[in-house]
Amino acid sequence: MTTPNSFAHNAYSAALQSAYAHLADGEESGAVVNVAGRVMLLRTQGKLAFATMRDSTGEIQLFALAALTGEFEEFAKLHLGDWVGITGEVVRTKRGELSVKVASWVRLAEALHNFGDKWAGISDFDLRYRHREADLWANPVSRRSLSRRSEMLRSVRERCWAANFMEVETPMLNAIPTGAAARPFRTHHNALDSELFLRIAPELWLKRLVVGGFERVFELGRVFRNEGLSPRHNPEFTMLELYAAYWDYRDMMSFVEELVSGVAIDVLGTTETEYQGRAFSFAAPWPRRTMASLVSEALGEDVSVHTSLEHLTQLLTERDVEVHPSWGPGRCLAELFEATCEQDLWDPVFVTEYPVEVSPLARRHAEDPELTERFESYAAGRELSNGFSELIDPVDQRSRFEQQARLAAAGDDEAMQIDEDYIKALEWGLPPTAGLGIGMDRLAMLIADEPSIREVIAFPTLKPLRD
RNA sequence: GCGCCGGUAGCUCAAUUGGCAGAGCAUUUGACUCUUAAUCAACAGGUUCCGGGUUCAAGUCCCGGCCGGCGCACCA
Repeated sequence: MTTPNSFAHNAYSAALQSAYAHLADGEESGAVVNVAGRVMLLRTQGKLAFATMRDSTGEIQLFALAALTGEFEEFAKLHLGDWVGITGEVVRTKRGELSVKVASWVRLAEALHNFGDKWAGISDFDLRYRHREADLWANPVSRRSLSRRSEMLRSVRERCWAANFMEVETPMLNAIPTGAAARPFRTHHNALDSELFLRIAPELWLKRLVVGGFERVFELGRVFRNEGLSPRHNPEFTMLELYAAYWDYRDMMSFVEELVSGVAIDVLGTTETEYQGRAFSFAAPWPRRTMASLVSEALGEDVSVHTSLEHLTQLLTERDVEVHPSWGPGRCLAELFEATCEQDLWDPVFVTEYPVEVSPLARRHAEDPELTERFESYAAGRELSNGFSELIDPVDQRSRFEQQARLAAAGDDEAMQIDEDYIKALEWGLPPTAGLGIGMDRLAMLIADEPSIREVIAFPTLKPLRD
């Protein structure tokens, strides 16, 4: 089958629907347009045929008549899913449907597979994820969710640019995977004959750019973590990381709540929405609660990073959390938080004052050296963002890395490695700086009201098919 | 990685206690000059995910494998 290499397209369905909304039933506009799209439905009726055609903006009816339409017999045999280019007059049928009355037409592509039941669509997860192209045609919710993700990314960029942040790119292939606690993917560079890792975070590179004098930078990009899959985890996911010189973590919290609530307004038009059937509000400001106060509230007794290790261990054991011998009070407090509080945080909230033990890159708190100026925001029971006043002291940074190295030696395969280049960068002087990471996929889940991360990733990671 | 659940026509789904594998849509053919998931008629469409086993008889029961969903673990 031969099809043309191009089509002189000049009109979109949504624009026609609004431009000719005034057209009365049975009225003809006199305007001839070239539209193109996919045949979604076809209703033939003897010497008439009606098709519903969809393009990227919406749908419009095609109205073909044996007396007018060229190659009418062939038009009436189009397959659902075929791409067509149409030339014809914009009219409204007697029954009130805005239509393009087909004078001439051409098939632009043939669909050799169908797009599922025309009423039920495609629901099989395997088929939807492995062939998203079919899912997108069959299921309007899939189109809406991925569109919202795109609008979210646009809004995030525009708001970062508006706040004078500069978009930068840093290496994805790293000799040392660092900037977060996670297992990496390994690869190998042939010419250099060296082992490389896909990045688990761009954090250290971005701070080196701040050392270099770029006072506000952000990177919106993919990171890779060799961890399990779940409705909330994909091995590759998109993160916004952002650094601002002269800010501390409080300034960054203000920025985060403004950014996220602003994105909700840009995409949804409101901060008041629903997530999975339950009311959810993006509205700023978000409450700021210290980790110790939340855990104390949940336990009904005052605990903190200064509570004895023995007592914290006992509290964890009572909750069936296995305590690793390398854990100190800080790690225990963080584990208690996860066990007792995390899943109950619904509307966005900042959890602050993380123990230094679980925050190897964060600056010590001005009032308590066992704590850091760090926050994480939680929404719908899961972590949404992570940020802190950055540790700028190269001596302290080295000792933190050494602590991580001890954890690694004790069997923690997600502990960070010592990055000498990064320490040297700090020795050139990092000004007081606050940093932020936000998981874009999880934000997209909230904005699109989707229960699974796979629904907001066009092509989620799946197990390859084998015999 | 572990547990629970699922996989039947291209798609969406039925199939009673283990007893002839079905429907709608799509496809094919025919009818129809204002349809809206058009309607009507007819034809065709199957390795019941794969491989073993039990049985007179397996979509159904048992064992192993593949893929998916959810939960746990890991993590964001």
